[in-house]
Amino acid sequence: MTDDARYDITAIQERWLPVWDELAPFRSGRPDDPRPKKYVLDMFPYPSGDLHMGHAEAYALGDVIARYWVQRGFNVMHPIGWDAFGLPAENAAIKRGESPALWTYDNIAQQKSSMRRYACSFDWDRVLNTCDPEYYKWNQWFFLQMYERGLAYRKDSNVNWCPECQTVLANEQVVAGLCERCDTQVTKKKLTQWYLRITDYADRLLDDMAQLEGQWPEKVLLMQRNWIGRSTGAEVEFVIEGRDAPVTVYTTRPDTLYGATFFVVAADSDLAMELAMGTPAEAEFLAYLDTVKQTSEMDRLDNSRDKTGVFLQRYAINPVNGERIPVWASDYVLADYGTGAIMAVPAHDQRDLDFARTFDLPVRVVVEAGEDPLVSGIATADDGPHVNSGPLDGLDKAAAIARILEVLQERGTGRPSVNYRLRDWLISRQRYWGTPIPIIHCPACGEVPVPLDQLPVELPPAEGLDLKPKGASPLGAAVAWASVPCPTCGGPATRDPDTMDTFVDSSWYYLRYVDPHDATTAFDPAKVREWLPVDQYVGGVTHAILHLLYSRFFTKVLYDMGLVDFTEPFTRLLNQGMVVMNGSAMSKSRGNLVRLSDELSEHGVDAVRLTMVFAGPPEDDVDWADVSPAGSHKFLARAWRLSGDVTSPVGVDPRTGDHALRQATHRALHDASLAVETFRFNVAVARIMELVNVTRKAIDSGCGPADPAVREAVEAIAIMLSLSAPYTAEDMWSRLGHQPSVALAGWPEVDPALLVQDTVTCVVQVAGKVKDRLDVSPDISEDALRELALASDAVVRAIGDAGVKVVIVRPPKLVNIVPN
RNA sequence: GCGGAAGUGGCGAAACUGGCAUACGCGCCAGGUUUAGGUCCUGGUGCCUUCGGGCGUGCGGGUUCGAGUCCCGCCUUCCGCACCA
Repeated sequence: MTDDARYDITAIQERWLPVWDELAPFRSGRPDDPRPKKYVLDMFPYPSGDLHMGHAEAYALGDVIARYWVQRGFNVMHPIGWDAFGLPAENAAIKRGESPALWTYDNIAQQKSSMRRYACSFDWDRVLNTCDPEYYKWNQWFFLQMYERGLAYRKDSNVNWCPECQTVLANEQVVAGLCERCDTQVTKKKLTQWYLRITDYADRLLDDMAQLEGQWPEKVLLMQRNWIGRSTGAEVEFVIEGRDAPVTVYTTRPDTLYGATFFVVAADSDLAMELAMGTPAEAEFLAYLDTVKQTSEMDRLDNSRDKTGVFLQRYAINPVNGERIPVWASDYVLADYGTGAIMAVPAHDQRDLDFARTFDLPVRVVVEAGEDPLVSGIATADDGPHVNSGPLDGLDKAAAIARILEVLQERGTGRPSVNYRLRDWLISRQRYWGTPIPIIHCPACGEVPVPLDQLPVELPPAEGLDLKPKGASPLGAAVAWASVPCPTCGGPATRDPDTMDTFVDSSWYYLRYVDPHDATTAFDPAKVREWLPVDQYVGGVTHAILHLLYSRFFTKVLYDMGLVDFTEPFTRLLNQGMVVMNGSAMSKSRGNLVRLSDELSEHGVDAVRLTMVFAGPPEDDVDWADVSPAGSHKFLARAWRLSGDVTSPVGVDPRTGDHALRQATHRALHDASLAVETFRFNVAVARIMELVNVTRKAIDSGCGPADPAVREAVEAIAIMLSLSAPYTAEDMWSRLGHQPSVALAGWPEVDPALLVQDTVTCVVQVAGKVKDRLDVSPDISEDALRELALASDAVVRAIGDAGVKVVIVRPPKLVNIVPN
């Protein structure tokens, strides 16, 4: 073998990288670019070290999409940046004693150079880092805009606290009672914290999902719907004996009001404390509250554990029948859902029934639906005629709900109501490496926003600060930084010491890419109109709720501010799976870590990329143990070798070439286009492989290497391969006599005439079993096909002397003969 | 417990509106060319078979001329939520 005929991927990589740097084929900022625009976005990475296998998969997939649309003639904006604030930087910094900034920027530099080598089609003129003051200045600006609109506020509440990270967490960041980041058991802490009023947008976050239907994975929409958790019901007011104001409860079953036999308030609520104080139950309650507070989130979430509670020695009055029912405090009622108090209807709510059985409280059936709950121990939630319910007797659920709401509203003791599971977004964090909250606390004036012309409030240098987590933000200890005159009265005041949740940074970064270095504004609305919303977003399903919900919320706020003219930021979403090894997530401790850099040097960039793309559907996990980068390399070498066999000149007219090969080429182009557009990238690769096989045969034992159809086929292969194997494709393109870059060659136009098959294989079945195959013209008539099929020897033999009952004819592909 | 998705060769996986099940690849087997080779090329590869054929898409039913695909009931796996009144 001559040197020229050897596929040396390392040399090929060396050859083309500098050429691409020079050419910058994916620059999207030219103002006079006439191509239609498209915005393809990959979720930006957290710079925790070098790129890993997961990045390699995600960016390989995103790149196929971005490069495809470039080939189809679009001006594609495909930017990248870094989600650069966050705890790992800080923890690493504490461990090594260097500054979080240094650690972060080092990692960014490393990832950036890896991405260049990995041949990601990013527009390198648009890079942003969220930890740059020129970026986080606008986090602060947005925060103040929201503050002005009442969407950012501070409140005292029982919040999620991660003892390991030593900071509070948003609800979304607690997974099954554990910290999303470090898997530590989360505890509760009473703290004053900053919130964004995402609950104001709950309905729009739900309703606008109609725009995303069919464009986003159904799974993500479902998860968001469940997370928001809208429920409709009623508020009902109960008078409490010895208390002036009535207490409101929320219920989804106001029709069961006559079945309320007791009343429960959340043990950790202010109301419980108030109701217990001064009663004979006070001591017992305080002791109970103590044990409740010590129960971890984990144990609390175990709903099989026994119900606990304390009778507060007080009574509530049922507003519809005047009945006196006992008031209990328990931890099975949540303080921060609804009103923190419920009417208990044990016959028709399992939790209430469990409680009633534990404490021997009465159970009254008010809906006839199967067995008596008191006997069976199973509450009946089904529909049925109401009983023991005064005016509701005989009505079904829907009618009873309507009727009782009328009654309650007439008396002014109740009304329809909607509740959400979604809570406001807690955004303050007691850590250093984040965006400082731009508020100044003044003993005289209270909360004072930092004046806009003083933004950004920059982080003080980490040097000299003790970053070790100790429950309060390290920024508070930066006295020189924190002590400022009050912007309003000039008196001594202090900066808010907390920093923002990093999900604030990622809630709007996709807007910043239109001009990441704009010093005058977060983003230019005119440029945003040109590029946004994002046409195609690509990222992991881990962000199904967190990042995607927050971004949707931000977009709606910006819409209300008149800064954007769309209400959903991401038109289409693709969730890629994970890369695992032998069935489980890769990790050093499991000993199944595969290093991306090892794979790249062993198999080459293209083989790794192709393996990711070919492994299966993009949303499925790739098990590295099941796939074959060596096989991909072998295939690429086969494809590459074709480019050395072509002997016809550049620009030769393919129309005089071999017809069958041309048909194969155009069929492959057609199928691959369709597959890419529907995210079936693995199928697209399979079609290219088929064409490579067919072309090989044509050269060796068919029309021969000089046939113009061979050049057409190999050029098509190079262009199709450029989506997932850019180095190999570029080298093929060059060997075919073209100038770089193949990335801009343009997707060959498919000739529909070449998609029409000359003959079709018609399957002839007898009683549904295939007995014969006929080569027929694709436009054969039904009658002719029937005759042909019935004349078939195999068919005659199969039917024997049974005789024919029915003949189903579906020209041109199928005949089914049903014998008697 | 509630909600959702998925079960196809030894393996990763294909199959548009119901119409040739297993494309493409990995692995394996055989042969060939080189031979230092893990290179390259060709062919084979669902199961059973008395070589006629029979059986095959988790299991059991159903609809249909025809079901991987549609309907009903199970089983298994994965994911999400988890005392949300």
